[in-house]
Amino acid sequence: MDLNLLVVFEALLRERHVGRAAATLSLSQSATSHALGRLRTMFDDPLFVRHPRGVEPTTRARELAEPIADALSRVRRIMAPQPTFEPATLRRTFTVATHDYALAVLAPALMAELRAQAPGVDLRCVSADPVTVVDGLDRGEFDFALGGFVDLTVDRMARTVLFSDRFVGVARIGHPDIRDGRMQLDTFAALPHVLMSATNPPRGDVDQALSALGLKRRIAVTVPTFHTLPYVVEISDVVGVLPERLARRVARNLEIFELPVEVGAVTCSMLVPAPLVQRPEIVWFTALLRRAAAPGR
DNA sequence: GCCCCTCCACCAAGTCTTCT
DNA sequence: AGAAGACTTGGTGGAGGGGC
Repeated sequence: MDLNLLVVFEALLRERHVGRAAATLSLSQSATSHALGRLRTMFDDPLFVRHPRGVEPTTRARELAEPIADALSRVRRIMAPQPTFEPATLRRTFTVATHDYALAVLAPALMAELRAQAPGVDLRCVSADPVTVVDGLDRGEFDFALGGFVDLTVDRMARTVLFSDRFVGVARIGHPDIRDGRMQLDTFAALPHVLMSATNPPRGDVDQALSALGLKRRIAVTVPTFHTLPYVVEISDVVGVLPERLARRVARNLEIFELPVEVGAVTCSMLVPAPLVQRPEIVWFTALLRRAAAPGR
């Protein structure tokens, strides 16, 4: 099938005159007449019959008019150059599956960048359940997800590591067991702890590190988010463990101390469905998040 | 006389086939 | 595999014929 013939059909239908249709197509009258002949063969119908002032479409041509116009419109949309991406004029809402830690670290710098670069962009943050986050991304419920996703290896998702953070201990100001920003290992293990764990049963990297040293701590309180942890710590002698960037942001009424055990770093990644990763708005937002995640922001 | 169709000869570009 | 020639397709302008 020669799609150019549909363009000839469209011109003939519009002009009702082979010569004028030829002129609008920058073809000769002869070439347009040949094209009409091929159209007649293709559709097995005269399509346009002679008339004192040109040609008139047949019933079949009238029936074909709308579907052909629709087909050409679709092709033209496909071939049209993509509009350039302009954050300043972009008006849309990004839905982000995330948790309070990533937001606490990224939100201040991110919001400042958004207000400056893209005032028409809104953020809708929803809770990131590690179990269902990939399904949500697949279904288009979220534009992307922010979080650790340590155990997640899904080929159809593109992962960008935004930042990593070490863990520090937090305790109430004036806690008797902190000296020069440090705490003895046996004291740390003996004190009651508050643990942030979104999983059930709760688990923490600190427990694994203590276990490797033959020690065990008592979890006195478990909280579901990092942000609730300081409220428990500041009114008692229990101690807690937080990522350092979060601790310095939210634990203003707390004392921060070096952990007496080696605990691995926590990383925050951005998860996007792989087919969407080259989209201009995703490329732009990824760069925005990387700047927001830069140390010192 | 105007308009369209058909035929002719020719050209350019792309495709297919054959040969080395 | 690549070169070369044959073939196909779709374009051109010009001429001639038929319908209105």
